[in-house]
Amino acid sequence: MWQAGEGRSGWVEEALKSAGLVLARTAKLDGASADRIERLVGSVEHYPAGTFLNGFEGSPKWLLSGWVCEMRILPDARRQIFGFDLPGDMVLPQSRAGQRPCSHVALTRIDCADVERMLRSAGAPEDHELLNRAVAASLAAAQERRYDHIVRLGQYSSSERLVSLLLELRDRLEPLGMVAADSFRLPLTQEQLADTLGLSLIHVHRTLKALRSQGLVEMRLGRVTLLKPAKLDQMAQRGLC
Amino acid sequence: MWQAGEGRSGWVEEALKSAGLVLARTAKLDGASADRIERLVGSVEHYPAGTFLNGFEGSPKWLLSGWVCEMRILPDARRQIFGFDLPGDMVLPQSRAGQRPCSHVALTRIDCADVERMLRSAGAPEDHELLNRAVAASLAAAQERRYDHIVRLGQYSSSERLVSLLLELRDRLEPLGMVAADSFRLPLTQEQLADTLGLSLIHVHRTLKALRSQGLVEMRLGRVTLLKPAKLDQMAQRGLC
DNA sequence: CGCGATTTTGAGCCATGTCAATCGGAGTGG
DNA sequence: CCACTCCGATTGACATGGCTCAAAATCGCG
Repeated sequence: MWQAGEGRSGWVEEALKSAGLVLARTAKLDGASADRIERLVGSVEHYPAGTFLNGFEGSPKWLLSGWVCEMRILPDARRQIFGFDLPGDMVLPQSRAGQRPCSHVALTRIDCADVERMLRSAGAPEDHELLNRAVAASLAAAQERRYDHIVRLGQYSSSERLVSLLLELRDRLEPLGMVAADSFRLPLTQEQLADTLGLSLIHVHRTLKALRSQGLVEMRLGRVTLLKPAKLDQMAQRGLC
Repeated sequence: MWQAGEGRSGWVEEALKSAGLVLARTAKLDGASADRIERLVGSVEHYPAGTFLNGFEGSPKWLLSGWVCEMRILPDARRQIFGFDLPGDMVLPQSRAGQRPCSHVALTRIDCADVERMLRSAGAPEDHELLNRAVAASLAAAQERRYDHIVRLGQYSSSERLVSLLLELRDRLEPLGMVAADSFRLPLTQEQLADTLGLSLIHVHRTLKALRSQGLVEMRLGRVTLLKPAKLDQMAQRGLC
């Protein structure tokens, strides 16, 4: 089901670095602390796109590269995506006993580190505390985003929904160095966007087309470019309280 | 701004008892543990309907009676209600520094106990642990409900939204002894329901009217009665994952 | 080159939103 | 006790955003 890689090739270093950057930002760690956490990563686990990350019960994974989504499938096959985990985020497959929580699914090939293993290999108690703080901060940030998502679904029009999601993703990918000139890879199909935004596939497409024809965004080959970020910002009603 | 009552009149005992019941259920405490927490309640704070509960920063309140909602107001006056806190729930006014979180507002007159004060007056370390566990469990349950709410807003039709909300509230009020024969007080205006469900006031009214005309619910004078709970259950797609 | 997945288009319908007005009850002041 | 006001519930007419169905075009890949 998965393989653990031992050596650290170039891309692992790369992934670690970007993951450390997010950690530094969300958990408000200084660079040295983030470095210390990076060093705790022992072996890296790899999973193919489509992997269900449940059943891990308990131990969070530190996502080093790739995208994961949280979603729920309804009995009648409707599907709701709650949000996305990006490199540097902690993924907590919280399948709480018998409840109806959400599944975590890898949207791309992913690389991650098991936090429990990192805790075990951590020597100094500061490392433990640092890691725990990082996990807590990452989950708190995800929680915060869930409020935004509720507002998106409850109050925003289709274009506001789409634009605000794109802006959220840009803002999260930026510190990872994965955004160049408001352009970034977006490994999501229009159907997945629809399931995220509570719209039909077809309407997502139409909305996208409208944005494109207004010269606001460009979107092709799994890559988006925000052409008029200021205008988009304003469209998305990014209201502080 | 608020008054602290000292003596425990009958209704305080009443409120304590129902709050203890919720605690026992959500935090999975046995009766004795819930009793111990009840005894920690020192003075009870009272706030009128409409009070904004922010600015309490940090210390949760244990809600003993009344309803509180979490909401966000957008710059253009749109409003989204994230959920409700009922007696027995912990209210955490998490106004995290400058972010755009949510405000907690009392929908009715409320009575609550300050958890920090309870911690201070707690003698035994078990009491501390018990209280912390209760707070964590209550917040976890609220979090769980937020997932449900995202599905409601993203996937459900207007009648599914309305019905699933009513069922959620019934299920939460039931252990408090506040539901008799699927009938309970609902201190919400149609406008507040609309802001919760991401619908317009008028459409909430229409949907309600339809449910009424089908003999599924009755709703007047701030009181709802679910006439055909089984049918409603089925309507609400209460799908386990 | 052919196949499945994804994107794109068009036509038509329905759910939901907007606007405008009325109605009823609760409180308030005279 | 009445007139007034405010708030919430109610109703109707109408507009439209977003959905469904159906089909074609395109892309990615073996």
